[in-house]
Amino acid sequence: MTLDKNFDPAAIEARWYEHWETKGLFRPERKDAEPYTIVNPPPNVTGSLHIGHALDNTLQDIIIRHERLKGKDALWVVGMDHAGIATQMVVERQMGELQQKRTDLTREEFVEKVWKWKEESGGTITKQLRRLGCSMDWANERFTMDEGMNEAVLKVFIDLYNDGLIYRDKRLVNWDPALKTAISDLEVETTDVKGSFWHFKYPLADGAKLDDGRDYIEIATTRPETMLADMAIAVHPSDERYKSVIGKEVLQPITGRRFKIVADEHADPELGSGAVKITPGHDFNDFEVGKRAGIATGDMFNMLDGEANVCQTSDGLVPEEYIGLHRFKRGGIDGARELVIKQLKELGLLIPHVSKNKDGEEVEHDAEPRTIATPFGDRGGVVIEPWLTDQWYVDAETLAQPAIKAVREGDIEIVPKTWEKTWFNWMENIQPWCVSRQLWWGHRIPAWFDDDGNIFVAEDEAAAQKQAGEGVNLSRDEDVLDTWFSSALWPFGTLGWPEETDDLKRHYPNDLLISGFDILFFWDARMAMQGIQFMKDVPWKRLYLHGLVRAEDGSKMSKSKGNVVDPLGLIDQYGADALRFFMAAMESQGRDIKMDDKRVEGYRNFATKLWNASRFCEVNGIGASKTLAAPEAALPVNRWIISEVVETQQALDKALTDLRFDAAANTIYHFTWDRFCDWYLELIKPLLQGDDASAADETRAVAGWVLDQIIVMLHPFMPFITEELWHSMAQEDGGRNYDLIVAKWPAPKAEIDTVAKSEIDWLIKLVSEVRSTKVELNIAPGTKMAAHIRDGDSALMEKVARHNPALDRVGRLESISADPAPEGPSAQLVVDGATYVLPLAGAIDIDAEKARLTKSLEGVSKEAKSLEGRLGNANFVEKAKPEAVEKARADLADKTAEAERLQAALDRLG
RNA sequence: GGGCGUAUAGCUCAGUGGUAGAGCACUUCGUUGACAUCGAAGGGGUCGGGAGUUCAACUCUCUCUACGCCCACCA
Repeated sequence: MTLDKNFDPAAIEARWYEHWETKGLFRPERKDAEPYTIVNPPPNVTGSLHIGHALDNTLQDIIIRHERLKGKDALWVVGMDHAGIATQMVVERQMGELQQKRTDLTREEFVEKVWKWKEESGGTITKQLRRLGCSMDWANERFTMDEGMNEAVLKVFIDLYNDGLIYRDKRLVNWDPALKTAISDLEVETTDVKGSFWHFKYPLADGAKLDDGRDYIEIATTRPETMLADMAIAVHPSDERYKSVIGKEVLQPITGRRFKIVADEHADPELGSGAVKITPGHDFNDFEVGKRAGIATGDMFNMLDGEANVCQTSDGLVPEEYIGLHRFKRGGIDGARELVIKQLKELGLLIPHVSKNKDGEEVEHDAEPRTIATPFGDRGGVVIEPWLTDQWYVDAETLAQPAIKAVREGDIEIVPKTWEKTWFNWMENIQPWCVSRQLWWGHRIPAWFDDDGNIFVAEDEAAAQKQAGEGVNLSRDEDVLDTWFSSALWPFGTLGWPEETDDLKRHYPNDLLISGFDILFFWDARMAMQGIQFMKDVPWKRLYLHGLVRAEDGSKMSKSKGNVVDPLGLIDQYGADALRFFMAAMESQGRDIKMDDKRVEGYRNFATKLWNASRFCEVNGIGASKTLAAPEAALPVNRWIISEVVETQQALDKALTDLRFDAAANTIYHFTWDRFCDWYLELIKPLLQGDDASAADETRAVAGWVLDQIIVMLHPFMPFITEELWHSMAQEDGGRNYDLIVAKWPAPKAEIDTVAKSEIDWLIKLVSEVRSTKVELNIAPGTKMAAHIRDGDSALMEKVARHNPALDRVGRLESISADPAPEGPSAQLVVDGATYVLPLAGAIDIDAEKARLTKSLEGVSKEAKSLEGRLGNANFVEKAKPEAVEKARADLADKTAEAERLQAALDRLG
């Protein structure tokens, strides 16, 4: 015996992973095989494995191992993302600890430092993915900033620019004042925050008055500080209160700037006073209103610098005391907001908010409390400032059209289908994508400017110079591209594009993309847009979106809440196979997964169960299968289990094709435990130890074959234990000549044997019935009994004879005969149209037996009655499907007969 | 404001137009050499409320309620 009593995952996992990787088995040479391709969402180089990665990568590994076992040329592309902002932040933080800052270095020095960090500390996650058992093509590991990807990014940028799909534009962007870079709409997270709504008076200029006689106009704002850059007041064109002052001017109380009251639909008469201050340089709506009011973008005032400190506007009207103040209170120091409020209050221009306190007294406050949806940067964590700058934009609207069409026409199948609407909804309302970032780590934008601001986009400086002409002074754009710009090229950039490589031809489009729905817009949508634009074909034929792994209580895992579950801890505790199986079993389409350690433990137990079943086989001379096809078998129990394998394999293949990971996992789980371990291995025990050598030989051959099929079918889910068993089960035969990871998926070449199936079903039913009877009559389970059959035909008696040893050993029925039972107490079982009378040696608890039979009878009668009722309904017989009527009739006949037998048994008890 | 999802056994979740399943938890019994990380036998659900379609609804339609998510917006 070579297998230990208990399965210890830690003892084998690292060994097998290294074996697979060093032998190159993650991507065996299969030039003539049909390709199958998926690309891994490149994890951040700064990242470490979290539970979401564990889910995402387990699902991908299941698919790729399944396809590899089916003989495909299965390629799972892997690599890392340079993660511009995240990585730069990590390195800057490290420098900060040494009292250094990025700007102490030149750009080149800093970038070099980041590369050095990457070499030394980056890529933790690649080792962790190995612990999970992921069979990626590490031999060709990529990086979004490696040479090939750089080339792809360069070409994409230049081509899009030349096609007018990338352009430079001055407009408001989401500016992160902490990181001092622009970010895209997707990187902004809007959160409700408790804030204030201030009401102020803006005096009307030139002695103008409202119809009601007031010489000021009331405005309300949540951002008082931006009034230093106000350029208009907007009122609704149909608002009677203000019609007479449209076109008149107001005097901004702090800057003294004069500007007009304009009519614009944006102003909501219901909100505040109905008049709104317009600050085109610091608010997205105001920007649009300003443009409509005829203010040129270049003339819009900008009163904040890159860190959101107040700076002078181009008209020089911001008072000196404001310059350098932060936009709002920070670190206990008042900002521009607080100063504005203070000054206006002193000027008597603040309109207090009046509310009643709990005693019903009126109380004045500076402002009205209000919940404000506030934009935050997803990395920097500070409030985003809309800021007027020059940035590079991708014309996403144009690129989105073919991506919409691809899904609409089925070139891309989204699974689950409900996500299609989200895809369309986003794509159809897509905004220009801001792709420039004011960082140093990333793909530097290949654009050069001359002294007049003319732009030259080219592959290098020499080419740009050529465009600009000899002697023209050029300077390169300082900005880098959004990280997602490069990862959008992953499905073809990693395959050699822009070169026309064999890999590219063979593996594009990819067959499937698996990703969390949280990166649907960030990554998936952009891959679709870029893929179709540059490859003239979709990046993948199917897109599978899975949910989030949540904490046990259903909340989102987050470091701040401290409820993060570490997948590596679970691997240490239960083994990678158990964690993987958990992920698969819990992954039903369209639902998040709640973490449940008990369930992971359950799958560890499943692994142990399989391990022990293999030990049983080993000690009984059952070894590796000699054939791929099912062995020839004459015994019903063997023919039955072969049929069960065929059905299991069909169900498993279907589930995997349908991307129903839960169904796939459950299929193999229940076959292994319920069918193979609980019944088959029990039923064959007497055969293995019996006198009939040929029966024993046949059974050993079949059992070995079935165990092999289980090991192969389970391998995508539990790669480590199965590889271990694959080899250890063959030791007696001198070992396997190939590894399980590249073995062949089951091909039983066997029909489903309905005769054997019904025979074993009967056997299982009879044994189960005997067992439950004993429990209910308080008979010790081990007690051997004799059975006398009533109403049994010769076919039944032959069946009984065939299964005598199993009935004896598993059912504890030492004899079964057609002879009438002797007088005296007995238990009676009704199974499949025959009654089995079991004489009892001692006194029988007649009442218990009556109760048992009565309960059975009631159940059967109830079903029969319901069927009768249905069949008695003329509408049912006429309108229902004939099969349904037929089935109801057959069921009724069965139930009626069973009820009669049970009644007869009861009658015999007196 | 728009969109999506979820409500089934104590818990976490599958599921099908024809009288409901799994894992865990629970109860009782059990060490006959694969396995106590186990085996056997059980208990437990009017499938969120209401209406409709149908011979038949947990399953389809509508509606209500509760919870969750996404997008947009609220000066």
